Parts: sequence; C-alpha cells; structure tokens
Amino acid sequence: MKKTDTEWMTIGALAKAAGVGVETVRFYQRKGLLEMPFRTSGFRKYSESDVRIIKFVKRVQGLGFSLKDAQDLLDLALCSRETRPFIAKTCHEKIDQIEQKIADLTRMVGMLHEFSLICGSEASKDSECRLLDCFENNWECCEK
Amino acid sequence: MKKTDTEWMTIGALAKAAGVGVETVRFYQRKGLLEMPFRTSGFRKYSESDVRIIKFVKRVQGLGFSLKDAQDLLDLALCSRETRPFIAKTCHEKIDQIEQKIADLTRMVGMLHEFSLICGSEASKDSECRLLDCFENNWECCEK
DNA sequence: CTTGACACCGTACCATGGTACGGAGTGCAT
DNA sequence: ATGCACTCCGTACCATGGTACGGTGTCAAG
Repeated sequence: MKKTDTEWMTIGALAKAAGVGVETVRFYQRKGLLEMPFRTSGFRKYSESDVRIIKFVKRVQGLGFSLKDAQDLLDLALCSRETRPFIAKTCHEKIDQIEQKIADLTRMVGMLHEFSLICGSEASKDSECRLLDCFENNWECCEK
Repeated sequence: MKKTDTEWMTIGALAKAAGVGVETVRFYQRKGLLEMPFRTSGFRKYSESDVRIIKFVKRVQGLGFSLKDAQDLLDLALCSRETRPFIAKTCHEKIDQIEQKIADLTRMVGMLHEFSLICGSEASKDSECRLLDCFENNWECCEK
C-alpha cells in the first residue's frame, strides 16, 4: 500500500481497525450507516472517521439499540441552524427513551439484589422466593 | 367455555390476557419458556401463572435482553437448597451485566444532554458539535 | 347435529443483523 | 510477468424472535 501518506484505508484495513468483518462494513454501507466512499479504480477508500462511525455503532448497539437508532444518533452529528429543531427533537426522544430504560433497569437490579439476599440466606425456606411475584410488583422484591 | 370454574384458559385466552398472539405462545412453548401444559383432549390448558411468565418475558425483553436471558431469570424462580449456588451465580452475573449497562446508558444520556445544550444554544456555530467526538471520549461531551 | 369459533400441527415466511461463498478483477512485490 | 493478497459483486445462508397459512379436529350453542 503506497498510499498510506494520503491516509486512505482499504475496506480490510477499516474492518480491522474497527474490529469488525469486511462483510459487516459492506453491510453497513448497504444500510446507509456509512456513506459510499470515494473509490480508486473500483476499490473503496475509507478514512479515520469511518472507523469512528463503526465503533460508535457497535457501542450503541451494545446498549440495546438497533442500527436504526444508531443511524438516528449519527444524524445528530449534522448540527447546523437548519437541522437544529430536528436534532433537539431526536435528542430529547432518545434521552427519554434511555432514562426510561435506566429507571427500569435500576428497579430490576435492586430486585435481583434483594432476591439474592433472601434466597441466599440460610433462613429462607425452599421455594419461598418467587421471583415472578417481585416482577409483578414493579420489581419490588417479595414481602418487602 | 364451561370450565371457567376450574380456572383453565385456552391458548387464545392466555394470549389475549398476556397481550401477545397465539402463535407467540406456541413459539415460547417450543423455546421452553413455557412448560408444556396439561391438555384436555388435545387442547392446551393454561393458568394465570402462564400469563405472568409471558408478561415477565416481554418486560425483560423490552429492557434489551434476549429470550435466553429471560429464561435464565425465570430459572431463578426455582429457589431451593440444591439450586441456591447456581442461582446466586446467575443472579450476580445478571446484576453485573445490568449495572454495566446502566453505567453506560447514564454516561450516554449525560452526553446527549450536554450535546443538546451546546447544539441548541444560539452561540453554537454550525457544525461545531461533533457528536462522534463525544462518544470517543467515553461519552463526555465536546470540549468540556 | 350442524355450524362457527376456536384449537391443533407443521411449515413457510418476515425483519434484523450479520456471515460465508464463489468467481472475477486489481495492486504490488519479486 | 507471475503470484498472492486483497478487492469487487451478488447471492445464499445463519440465528433470533416472531407471524401467517392451511388443512384438520373439537367444542358448545342453537
């Protein structure tokens, strides 16, 4: 690769740098998460920013969001006077979504903590703890 | 249905009560999330606890867990002296998993808050906020 | 005792998010 | 100039989590 000076990467280099497979890059391209890159004689030429996008998508995905959600968030990057209202809307939607999720997860983890205490204690009788009861009670643990 | 007295439900009644389709119930059955119910002359007979299981699965799923994870959590309900060590392990694994997720989501939402402030302010110049920069910086927002 | 609603079953199909394959072209080094 | 690695593209395939279809069986009321 004589073009390292012009800082282009091939698809393979990008994939490696981002920790995904070449096919995943092509897949993201088809999905519109990565824009169609410049080409030299048929070969795709990527830049560092593509690495960042892929890593970002992977991170967001790991938090339980879809590729569509990742796309929404990527679109937030286009911050300009015209796009600002749209961005504010998307941003606040995502914030609400995430805060709801955090609240739910927090209750869930609290319940699991209590559950493990009750169930783990020598005093607990067999089958005394019924996890499902806790969930029904908005994740509050048994006979609290 | 003359058997309301014996409190059995048909698959249709269960599905309706749990807010899913009949096919979803059969699917969960195949996946082992619901155990094979008693039958009367070929028809499945469900109880209230099946409704609870389905609702639970749906809730857990909504938090970004797989059916497999839901299954793991359902297995926690079997709290007895023999299963206790296994339960403790699963429970703490899930707790760690969830806490990690909460931490990540919390950083993410904080970043989105800051982002929306900066981007939303009249002072911000076009294209000044680059969301990707924030993510790279462990979700800390731009030039903080 | 028929009729309509529901149940049975297997199989096919759908979307999402990839992963793999195969035949052909390209680029660079030896 | 030859070879090897890498790229191209389309298409097929995979797992997950359902959803739909179609032919048959059952139930319970009219």
